[in-house]
Amino acid sequence: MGVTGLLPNLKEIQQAGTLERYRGTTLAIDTYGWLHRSVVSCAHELCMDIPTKKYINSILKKIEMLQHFGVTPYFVFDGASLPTKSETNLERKLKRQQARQQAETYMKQGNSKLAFKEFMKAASVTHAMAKSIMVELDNLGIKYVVAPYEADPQMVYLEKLGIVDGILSEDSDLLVFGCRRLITKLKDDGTCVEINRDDFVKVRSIPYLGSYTAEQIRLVAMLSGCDYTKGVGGIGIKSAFTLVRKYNNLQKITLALQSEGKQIPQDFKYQIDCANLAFQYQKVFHPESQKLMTLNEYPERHDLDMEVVELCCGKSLDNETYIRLCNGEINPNTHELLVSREQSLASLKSNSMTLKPAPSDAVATTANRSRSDIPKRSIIDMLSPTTPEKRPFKRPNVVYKTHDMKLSPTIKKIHKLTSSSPAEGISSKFFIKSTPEFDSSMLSDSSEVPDNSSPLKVNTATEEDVVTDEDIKDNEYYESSINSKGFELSDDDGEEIEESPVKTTTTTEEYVTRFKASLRERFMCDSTYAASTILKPHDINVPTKGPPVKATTTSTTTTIDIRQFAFKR
DNA sequence: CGCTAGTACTCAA
DNA sequence: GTACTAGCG
Repeated sequence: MGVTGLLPNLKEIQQAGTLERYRGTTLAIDTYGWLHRSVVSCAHELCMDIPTKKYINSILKKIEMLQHFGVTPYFVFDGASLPTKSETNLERKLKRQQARQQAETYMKQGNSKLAFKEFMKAASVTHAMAKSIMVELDNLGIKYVVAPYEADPQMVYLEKLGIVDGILSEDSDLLVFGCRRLITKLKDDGTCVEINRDDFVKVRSIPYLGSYTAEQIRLVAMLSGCDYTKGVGGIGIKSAFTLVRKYNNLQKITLALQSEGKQIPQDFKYQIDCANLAFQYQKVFHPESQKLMTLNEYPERHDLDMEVVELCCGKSLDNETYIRLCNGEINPNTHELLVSREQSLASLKSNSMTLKPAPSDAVATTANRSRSDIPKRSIIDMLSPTTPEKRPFKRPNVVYKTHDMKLSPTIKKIHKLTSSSPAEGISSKFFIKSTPEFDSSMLSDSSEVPDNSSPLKVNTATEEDVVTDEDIKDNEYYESSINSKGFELSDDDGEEIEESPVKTTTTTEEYVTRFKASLRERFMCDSTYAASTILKPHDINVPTKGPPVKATTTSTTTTIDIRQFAFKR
């Protein structure tokens, strides 16, 4: 999605060119972006679990192009979905399911044209597909990393470390994350467009763009709508920039908007706080030291509530898990062994034959299966959509409570809880004036390491309307607490959730409590969804005992998940 | 003038 | 998921 309207407004500084310009350099590849586009060519196959190599070939083609220009690609894959984004994911999944049903309806009616259109909407990029690409990358000796969570901060982190010299992606959010050199609109002929952060000063269509701090740009993105916030209705990128320049702090902006009669979402302040955390401190992986890190370091003296941070920026599981995850060995969400889609389907095919009288070619697969720790189940059992899986792997460091599948009444309760204070909204409780020990880095740019080192800051005082020190002093602050325990974390894939009462403490941490309640509400939405359906093909891979897939996609000696049949129905 | 929302397209034998 | 554009305030 990205920040809508940002790229068109940066037209003046978009440098058209070709990949030739990047000869000898290494570029981070937003792999899911490429995959998403290639999905179109095989949407039907993907939806119907039919083997295909079209999406793999389109990636290989792009790799050839990069290598033709002497560019070294560094592929970055998306990892686990952030808990706070489960709401969006839920909506998308529902829409895909609907499209898929619609597609099959059209198929039955013989309307293949409309059916394919729906298949296009229904197809999604799965981790198993990503694994297919990783297998190819292994063969080609091309480096890649699976982000612990989102690819965007991971790519910016690689750029920050100097591991890559730029980022190839269509996502304008990268600029909000702090990307310095964004290469977009790559065509098959190698032409592309570069957006350089250092050129922000030259943008005239957005006055004084160069003098906005990273924090202010985040606020602009959050006001106009980005991946983490829906934004305020009627406020696009232009108005957002103007508002931030004029008022600088959210409280004033909110008041101004409200006086104009603009409707501001009830939980907007939570969205903003969460987005602010996710933009700055999302979990990333250091590929050289093989360690889990954060995009930017936490401020030296901070009182961030780490529970909240874990929800917004991703969890800190044990490093071993992340080593496996970020090297593509396990499914980022379920942590089950990751098998490439095509290998899964090849095995699935031979497995299905075991149901028939003459399973001559299924011996290897059966043998393989017998020494795996997959529970023996009949295919009928596996088709049953109502049995939630018990996953055997352990997840240290996080305490899980038993889950309750019937959550809808509770959701309503939480809904009431979070919307019970309409009047105070954003204006009162959102930002609390800085307490003596509060580290203002949450919302001031003091934590913006990349920006402080930026030459942009030097020559910003030439214009009349720049943000003055006074404005910054007048900035808002976000208060957080370390000790308030409102709830506990649910597990990774959001398929389980615990019940725990939201404690409305009478302490000064009321804000945090509400914040958590809000997050929890979103979390629960997703869990309810997950509990009521198992149509998540990419999340239900059963671990195999076989070695990690290093061969080409043609090798067929691994067990697979027969439950994918369930998805077909 | 800017914003929104609807539509079209993403690949490729 | 993005690009483009007609039509709205």
